[in-house]
Amino acid sequence: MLTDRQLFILQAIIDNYIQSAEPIGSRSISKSDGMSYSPATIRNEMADLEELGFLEKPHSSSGRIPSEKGYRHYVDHLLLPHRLSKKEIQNVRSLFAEKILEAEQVVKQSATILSDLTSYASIVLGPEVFESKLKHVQIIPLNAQAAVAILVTDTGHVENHTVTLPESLNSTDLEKIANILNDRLEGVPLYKLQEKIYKEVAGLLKQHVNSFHDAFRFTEETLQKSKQEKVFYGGKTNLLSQPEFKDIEKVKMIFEILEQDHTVHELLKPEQDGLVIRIGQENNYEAFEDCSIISATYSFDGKPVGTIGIVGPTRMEYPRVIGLIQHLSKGLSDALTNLYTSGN
Amino acid sequence: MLTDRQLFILQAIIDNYIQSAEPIGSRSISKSDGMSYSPATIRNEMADLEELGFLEKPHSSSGRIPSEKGYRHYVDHLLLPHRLSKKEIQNVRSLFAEKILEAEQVVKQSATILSDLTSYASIVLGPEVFESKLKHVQIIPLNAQAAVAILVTDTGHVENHTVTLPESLNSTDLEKIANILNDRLEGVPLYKLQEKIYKEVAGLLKQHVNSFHDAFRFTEETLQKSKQEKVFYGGKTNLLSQPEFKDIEKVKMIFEILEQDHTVHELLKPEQDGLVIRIGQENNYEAFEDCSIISATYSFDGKPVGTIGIVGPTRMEYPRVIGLIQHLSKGLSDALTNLYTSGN
DNA sequence: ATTTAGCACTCGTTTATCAAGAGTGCTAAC
DNA sequence: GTTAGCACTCTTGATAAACGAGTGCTAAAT
Repeated sequence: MLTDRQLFILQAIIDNYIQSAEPIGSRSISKSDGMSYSPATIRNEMADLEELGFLEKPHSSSGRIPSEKGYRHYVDHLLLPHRLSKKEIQNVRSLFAEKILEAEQVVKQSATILSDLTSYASIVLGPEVFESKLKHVQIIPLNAQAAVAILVTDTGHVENHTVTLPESLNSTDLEKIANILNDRLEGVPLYKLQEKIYKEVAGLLKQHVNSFHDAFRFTEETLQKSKQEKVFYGGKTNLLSQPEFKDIEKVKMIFEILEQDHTVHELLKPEQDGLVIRIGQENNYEAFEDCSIISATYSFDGKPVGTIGIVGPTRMEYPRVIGLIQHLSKGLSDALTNLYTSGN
Repeated sequence: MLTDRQLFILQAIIDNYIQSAEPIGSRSISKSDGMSYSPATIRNEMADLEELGFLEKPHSSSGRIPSEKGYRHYVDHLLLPHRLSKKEIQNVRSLFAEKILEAEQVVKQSATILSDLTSYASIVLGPEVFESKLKHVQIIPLNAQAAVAILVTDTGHVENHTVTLPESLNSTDLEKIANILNDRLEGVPLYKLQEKIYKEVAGLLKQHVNSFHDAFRFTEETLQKSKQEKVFYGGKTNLLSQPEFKDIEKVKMIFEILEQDHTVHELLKPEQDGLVIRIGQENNYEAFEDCSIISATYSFDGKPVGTIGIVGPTRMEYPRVIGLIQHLSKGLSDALTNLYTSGN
C-alpha cells in the first residue's frame, strides 16, 4: 500500500506532467504547493514509486514520467472531479438551449463542442435507432423499376433506401404493402420489426400481394440499413498539436484506424454503461499505446443508445475531460429524452 | 520559346522529380532514356530553364526542382494522357458495375476508390439536388409539437427535416397541406420550389389552412436544408505518407482547412466544367502552396451536379491522376444518369 | 558554333567531440 | 527519518571536420 506522502507525490508528478509533457524532477516537486520535503527525500520516494511500477524514467538520469499503472492509479484513486469553468458550462448549456429538433444535429454538435473545449479528438457513436418505434412507412415509386422506401420513427429519425422493384409488383401492390405495414407495425420497435413482419404480416401480405416474397426482400433491405450506427468526428486535427504526436508515423497509424468505422466502434464500444477510461495498451491497439480514450454512454429514455468519447495522449487532462464528458453525456441524454417523450 | 531539347529536359526532370521527390542533377538526366548529351550540356540548358523560371534550386549547389511555372507548362503542354493500368480500369469498372441504387453511395465509393488508387486525398462534392424534381412530399406528425417533413425527388434523393408545429396547425391541416403541395408541386425542380409555393400555392393554402403563414416557415426550413451540398472525403491519411508533408505544422494547416466544408468548397468549386488543375499558389490558400488540386465536374443528365477532386503535393503524378479523374467523372456521370433517366 | 571534359567551389548532411545542464543515486551527516 | 553534498549519467546544443552531390565556368575537342 502506498503512503499518503507517496500518493501526494504521485499526484503532483502526474499533474505536472500533464501540463508540461516533460519528465518531472525531484526539485520541481519539492517546490510544489503543500510539499515540505527536500528534493533528496522526494528522490527516495520517487525511486520507490518507480520500483512499484507507478513511474518510469525515459533514461537513467532523467526525471520521472507516469507509467500506465501510474495513470490508472491516478484515475481510480487520486483524481478529483474537476469543476467545469464558467465558460465551459456556458458553452455546453448553449448547445442544449437551442431547441434543435434533430437528434443527429445535437449529436454532431456535441462532438464539435467536445473537441473545441479540449485539445483532443472527439468521437460520437449513434444514436442507435434500434429501440425507437416505427411511426410510419412510406413507399414511393420512382419509375417502373425503382422505389424509395422510407421509415420514420417516433424519435423523428428517418431512414430511406432505394430498392429495385420486382417486375411482379405494380403500384397498387405497393400501396397495399405500405398500408398493411402501417396498419400492423406502427409502434413496433425497430429491432422487433423483422420478426413481427414474418410472424404477423406475412400471411396478410400473401393474401393481398401477388409475389409476397419479393416484397419481403424489399423491407429487409431497408431495415438492414438502419442497423448501422453512425459515427461523427470532431477535431481530429487537434491531435497534431500534441507533442507526443510530433512523429508522423505514429499519427498515421492512429488516423488510419480512426478512418475505419468498424475499428472506431471497437475502440469506443463500452462493455458497461457510464464512464469508461482506457489508458494506453488497455485499448488493445498498437497504434493507441500512447493514447487514452475516455468515453461515456448517453441514453434515450433511460436506455443507452450511443457513446460519446475522446481520444488524446495518455498524458491527458483526465479531470477536465472526465468532467466535460460526464456533463455532456448527461446533457445529451436529457436533450434527446426531452425532445421526444411525454408528448413534449 | 523553348527548344525541343529544353522541353525534353524539362519533362525528364519533372518526371524524375515526381518519382523521387529529390532535386534532380544533370548527371541523372543525361542518363535517362533518349538523352544523348553530357551532363555539362544538360547543366547549361538547366541554367537557362532556371533563368526562364521553369526550374528552381533549393540551394546554390543542389539539383533542380520544378517551379510552379514548370509544372504548369508540363501540365499544359508536355503531359501525355496516361493510360490506366488494367487493375485501375478493373477497379473503376467494378464500382459502376454493381447496380447501386443510391446516388450517395456511388459518390462515396468514388471518393474511396480515387484515394485508394492514388496516394493522395480525395474529395467529392455533391451531387446537388437542385435540378432534380419533386416527386413527393410527406408530413408525418410525431406528437403535438413536432412533425417530420420529407421530400423525395425523382432521383431517389430523400430530404427530411423535423419542424416544430405551430399551435395553430392541427393534424387535418397537415394532411391538407401535404395534399396541396403534392398536387401542385410534383415535377417541379427544387430550385423553383420556393418561388412556386409563393406564387401558386399560397392562395390555395390560405383558403384551406387557418394559419397559412406558419405553414410556410415550415416548408422553407425543409427546403433550406436540401441546398447544402454534401462533402465526402477519402484517404486524407494518405497525405501523411508524402515526404513533403513530413512537417506536422504544414499538415495541420492543411487538415484544418479540409475540416471545414465551406473552405473545401472554395478550393474545389470549378469556375468551369470539365477538368481543372490548380497548382500551388493557384489555390489561393497559404496552407496549400505546396499542394495541387485536380478536380472535374460530374453530371446528371448533362448538367453538372458535383465535383470530384484530389489533393496532393505539387509534385503530383499528374498524368495518372488526370487519367483517373477523367475516367471516374465520366463513369460517375453515366452511372447517375443511367440510374434515373429514360425510365430505366 | 556546339559540345564536353575538367576542376574549383558551394552548400547541405553526417559524424565526432565537447561543454553545459538537468537530474539521479548514494553516502554521510543532521 | 530527513537532507546536504557530490560524483555520475545522459540529453541537448553548439562547433568543427570530413564528405559528397552537384554546380558554374573555362578551355579543349568536335
